[in-house]
Amino acid sequence: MQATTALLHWYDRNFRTLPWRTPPNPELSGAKPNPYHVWLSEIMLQQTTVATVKTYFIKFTDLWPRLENLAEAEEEEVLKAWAGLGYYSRARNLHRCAKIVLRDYNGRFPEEEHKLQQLPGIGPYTAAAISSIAFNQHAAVVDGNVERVISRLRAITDRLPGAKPVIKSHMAALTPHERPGDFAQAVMDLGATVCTPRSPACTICPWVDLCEGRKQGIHESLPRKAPKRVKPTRKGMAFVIAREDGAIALRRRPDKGLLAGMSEPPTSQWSEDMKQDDLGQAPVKADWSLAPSTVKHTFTHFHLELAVWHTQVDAAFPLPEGYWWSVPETLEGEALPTVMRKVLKTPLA
DNA sequence: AATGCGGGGAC
DNA sequence: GTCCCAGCATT
Repeated sequence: MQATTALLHWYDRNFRTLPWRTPPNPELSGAKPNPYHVWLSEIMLQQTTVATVKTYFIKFTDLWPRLENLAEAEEEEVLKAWAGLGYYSRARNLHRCAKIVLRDYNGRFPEEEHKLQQLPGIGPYTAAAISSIAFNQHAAVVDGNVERVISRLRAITDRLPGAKPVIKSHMAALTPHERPGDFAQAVMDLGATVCTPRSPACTICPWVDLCEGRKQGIHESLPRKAPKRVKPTRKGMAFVIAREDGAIALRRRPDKGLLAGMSEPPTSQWSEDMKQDDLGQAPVKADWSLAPSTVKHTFTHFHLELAVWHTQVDAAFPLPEGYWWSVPETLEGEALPTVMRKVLKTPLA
């Protein structure tokens, strides 16, 4: 197929080296992909940019060089290493998945898409990605890049996510039996570097002459998506309890919902009509002072503003059940999400 | 089919 | 500020 061959040639000429990647065309180079690396990178790359993932991927493979090492780690240690990367259910599913592959598959990932998709944290995209990239199986990979590239190439004007099956069938028709993994990565690379959401570089695109969307002059408006809804702003209070030696009182968040299983300094409820000076919301009685600045943070579906209250207590101060002291030397390594690190960095006066 | 779920970079 | 990113799980 003309389009397929042209893109594989483009991929070979423009190959980007990444920590989890093997050189293109494995049959020629002889380099075999590492399924553990492919899986780990694909989980990290879900809704997360390549630049952000790089350092975390290196940290994880340094801490746990093989799937077996990760499977035998404590979940708490995995959450600590994942802290800051976001979408924390990924970290817990990653750990669960490693345990299942070790126990049920003798530490080796299955090669078939449908078996991969049974594993926690692996959905349609990731199953196809692992199957094609790690095992050279003919699987059609559809991520955000593929949706954009293919909807433009074929001038698909139906709205996402409804148009996804059509996009997948076009992608399947284009995917070769020879180098399916390289082709999948080629389309994604094209979307990341040439066929970008805004101002695509059509003049250097290997598919410019085939692009139906460009012929119709509608390529920059594709893919079409449902309109976003506005994010409300919730408010709350964060409570920093500091001991004389600099230790901070932390607790673990619930196992479900936002920032599940992660650590935090105690906070009040977060709501749109929350008063930020109601010290009845504090977890302990103490002499509270208000920090001069507010922490602002945006989650997927709402903005958050936290007033930061702080207090200094002596070494004998009793903490509520489930809380612990984290001294300055251990604080950095705690499973603290970014919003909570902002709270702890807030100047107190 | 909708919704909940982080964080950062580009514009 | 908005948009998007190598999406998944749940309802």
